[in-house]
Amino acid sequence: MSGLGTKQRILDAARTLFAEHGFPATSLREITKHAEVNLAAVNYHFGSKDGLLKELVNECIEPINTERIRLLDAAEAEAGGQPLVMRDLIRIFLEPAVRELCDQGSAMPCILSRLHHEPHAGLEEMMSDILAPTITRFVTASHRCLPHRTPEELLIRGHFMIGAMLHLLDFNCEELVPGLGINEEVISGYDFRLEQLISFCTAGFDG
Amino acid sequence: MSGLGTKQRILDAARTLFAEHGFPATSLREITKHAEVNLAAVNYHFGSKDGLLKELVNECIEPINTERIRLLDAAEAEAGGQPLVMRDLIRIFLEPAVRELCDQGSAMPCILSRLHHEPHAGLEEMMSDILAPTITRFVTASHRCLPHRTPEELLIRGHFMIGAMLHLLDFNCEELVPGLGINEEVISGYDFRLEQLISFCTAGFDG
DNA sequence: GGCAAGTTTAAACGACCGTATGAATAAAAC
DNA sequence: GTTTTATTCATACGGTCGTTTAAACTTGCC
Repeated sequence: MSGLGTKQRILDAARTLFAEHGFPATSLREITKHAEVNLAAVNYHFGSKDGLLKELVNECIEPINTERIRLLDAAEAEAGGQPLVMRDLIRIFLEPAVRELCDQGSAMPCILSRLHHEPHAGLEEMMSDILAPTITRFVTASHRCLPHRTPEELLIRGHFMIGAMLHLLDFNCEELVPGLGINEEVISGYDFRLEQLISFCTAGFDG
Repeated sequence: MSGLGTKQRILDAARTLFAEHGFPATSLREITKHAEVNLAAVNYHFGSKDGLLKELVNECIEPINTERIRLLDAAEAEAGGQPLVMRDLIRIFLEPAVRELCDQGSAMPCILSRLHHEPHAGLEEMMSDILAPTITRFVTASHRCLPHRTPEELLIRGHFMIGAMLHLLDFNCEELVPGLGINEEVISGYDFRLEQLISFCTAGFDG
């Protein structure tokens, strides 16, 4: 935990510790100790503890949603006015998130899935600002795929998908129930998880 | 918030405030003030703040899982050795939770969906103790419904279902994205949500 | 009444929190 | 080399936290 700048060391330590103990239960003293920087450095670089969280989250989800929009634009351009295949649309939504989040370790998924359920002044607004365009695009596109579904059905199913995704990302294999003959290596695999999730959601939207 | 005993008033206040601000961000002073009882009453009746949470959670999820097991026993007895219909199995798992949690207001769903992602010493163990038999029974029964699926596929899909359910329970309609023509009354309906969730998961398990 | 067990009360404890300050240090500009 | 700017540092502030204590009060039993 050295060699990098102070700011980055704080972000790294915060990511780890927020994931481990949650945001409110993690003190700046723990973070700065873990990052081997001075306590006051957090307020110097991020203004406040909330500012630190905000930057951490933004740094993570902003590129994911940019990538989603980019893929959606490309797919729709290629389709040339035809509706997309639902499975492709779901993959566009899920893959950037699962890949990005899993690649950089398991810390951010823990944090994000908690933040989706936890109130934080200003942060919900920020996430909503980032996510809203994607959700609108997704619901609109899915409505073209599945015209027999009402917007309410599509939106609520979109939320089921988000819930399943978040649960997947934060899913810890240590909780495994014994006696079922589960192969841990299989169920931990990145590809296995993503493909299962895509299949589950694709079928779920249709059913 | 009076007329009931001190212990119950504390539980009620804690449920409300934990849901609103989260467990770590809620102080015992807020709780006891809201419940109009003395600060020390919490430690007298529950031993500690953690003890209060533990009792609150146990009081909520224990009857849900008892009911799930009861329904599963009844359904399997009625089937007389034949595999259950997947949709029925999913309903057995989801309906007690959705009904119980929605009936007693929206407070507990918020708390529970957070706890599923938040670490708490001893509490995870407690929840695991209560949930493990249900999960084992569910995976076993679903394997008989869908023998072509591997245990890993069934378990990970069971977790998708849990994720979707938790997200549904804690889903706040204020977050609705405008411009999609969503009817808020429809999407807020208890029956609509439950039936959509069951359909989504039933199809998801098959797909 | 008088004792006993259960419950509620006000007050205090030590610990830790997020934040602010001003001096010390390093880096950059001139 | 000196001045200016950016960063790091030790330290302190006011506040809130969960928990404890011991006295006061309530209730039911003899």
